[in-house]
Amino acid sequence: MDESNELMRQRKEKLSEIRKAGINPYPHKFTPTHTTAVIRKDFDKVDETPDETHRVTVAGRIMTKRDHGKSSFANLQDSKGQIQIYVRRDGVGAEPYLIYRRFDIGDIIGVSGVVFRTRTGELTILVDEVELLSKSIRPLPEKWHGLQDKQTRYRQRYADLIMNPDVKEVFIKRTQIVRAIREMLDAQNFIEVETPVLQPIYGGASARPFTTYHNTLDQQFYLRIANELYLKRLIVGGFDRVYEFSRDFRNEGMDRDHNPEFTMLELYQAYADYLDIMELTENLIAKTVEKLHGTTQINYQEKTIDFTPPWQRMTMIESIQKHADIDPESFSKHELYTTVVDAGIKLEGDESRGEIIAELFDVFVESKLDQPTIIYDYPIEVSPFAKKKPDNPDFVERFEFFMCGMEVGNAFSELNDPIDQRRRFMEQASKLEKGDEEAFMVDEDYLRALEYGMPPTGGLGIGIDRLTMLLTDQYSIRDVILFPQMRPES
RNA sequence: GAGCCGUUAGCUCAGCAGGCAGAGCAUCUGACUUUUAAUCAGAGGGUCACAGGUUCGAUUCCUGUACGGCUCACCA
Repeated sequence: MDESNELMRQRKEKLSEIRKAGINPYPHKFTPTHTTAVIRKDFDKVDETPDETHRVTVAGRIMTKRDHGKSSFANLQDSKGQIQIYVRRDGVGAEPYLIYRRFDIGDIIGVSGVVFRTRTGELTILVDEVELLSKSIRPLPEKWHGLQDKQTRYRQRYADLIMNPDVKEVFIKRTQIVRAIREMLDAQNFIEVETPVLQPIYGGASARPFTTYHNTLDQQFYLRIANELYLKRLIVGGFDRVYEFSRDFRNEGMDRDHNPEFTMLELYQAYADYLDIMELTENLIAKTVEKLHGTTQINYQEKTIDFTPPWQRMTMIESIQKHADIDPESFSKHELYTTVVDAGIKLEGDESRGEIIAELFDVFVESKLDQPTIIYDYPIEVSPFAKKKPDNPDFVERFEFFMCGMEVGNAFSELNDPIDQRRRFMEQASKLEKGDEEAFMVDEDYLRALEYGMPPTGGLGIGIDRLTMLLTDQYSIRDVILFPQMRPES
């Protein structure tokens, strides 16, 4: 970390020269009057004649420097973009000019001057005052190729953000997506809440948890894999519409669409069922896309995706019939099993019929769902918190939606029958005992809440990272998470 | 967890059928008051990821390790 090379030695020398000249290289405060973006907007019409009424003060990082004897051009980058500055010895004075010439690419400076246009038409600040705001002692990547190395980009996201404006844009869009969803939910009288990250019993999803330990309580805790059960406790408590952007943690592999910590929006709406939630989902996402892009059709990795509601809807069985060209309903359990195994998937052998059907879906269908598609009616065995279909107890009122081959969300008519829920918990508990690391424990307190009575409720979870990938055309989840999980540097 | 690929200057990358380590940008010195990948003249900068092995000699070949990328498996 403390590697020293010639470039850094030179910069540290300049730093002490600057100090010796009586200049504080790290002053406390500076007050810009403009950002580069505002300058571009407000001074769009200026010509080549400097005019005192076009005076601005801006702060930013020196990104390029073109010194020419007694004058110098540089590009200053602030949070909104870049602007060229033109510093002349005659403009700032001989002493300050000499100091300015010692500044490096990467230094953060503040300048005052008037906006004009050079004879090549470039909007430029003719500077008469320069102040060093922060001396940079580590060289930035070069200007032309920038920072490419993915490892460095993810580990040193700060350098990535300095060098690659597109990256910053992605994260601004991520914020806009979250804000758009929040505004829409708020407008529909949903209440945003916060629930525990540290949970004594994990649940609400099938995943291996991270464990941690509370010293004072002398007890093991889990980082939440979902916040589902807490939000439904709040529905019991009389909040009819709640949501939370929940950072969840799952102790599993990492790849293009999995990071150990990720963000999920979960929402619950009392007196709604999964059909209502389907409609809510389509609208929520279509409107978010429209707010971000001005249209509901966007490109993702060369494919055009149309979010305009209503989306295609298929039951899980129908989707398998269509994409796998087999009819699970007419297959015996053994035939289903053989089909999956023949596709090269390892099974334990003790899977239930429903689990095998879900496996068929994963293997044959999921990757083919490019356009937004709602797959509904899931086998009960893979859906321990969803309500059974009134006419078929083997299936539940659950849907997931997919786009570009990725699962983006999951929803159901919430199971509110405490007796049935206890039975489902017991099944999970026995799986856990048999060594299924993704099964979970009985949550007695959650059952107690259901016993008080939970209204019929529809619930929804949306993977915010994946949604952001789609809406910002990013191939990897690492490109929509500022600090993706990495192994420690040696 | 498995397979394939990668790791060379601050950055982006060449190179090496095994024989003194290369370029561009960046940096330093000098010239230059409208340049914008500024230009011109000169200079410095390397544990070739790490550890072993083969060899007279390894950055290059072999083995292992670390980290990363892609694909697959698991998962959302």
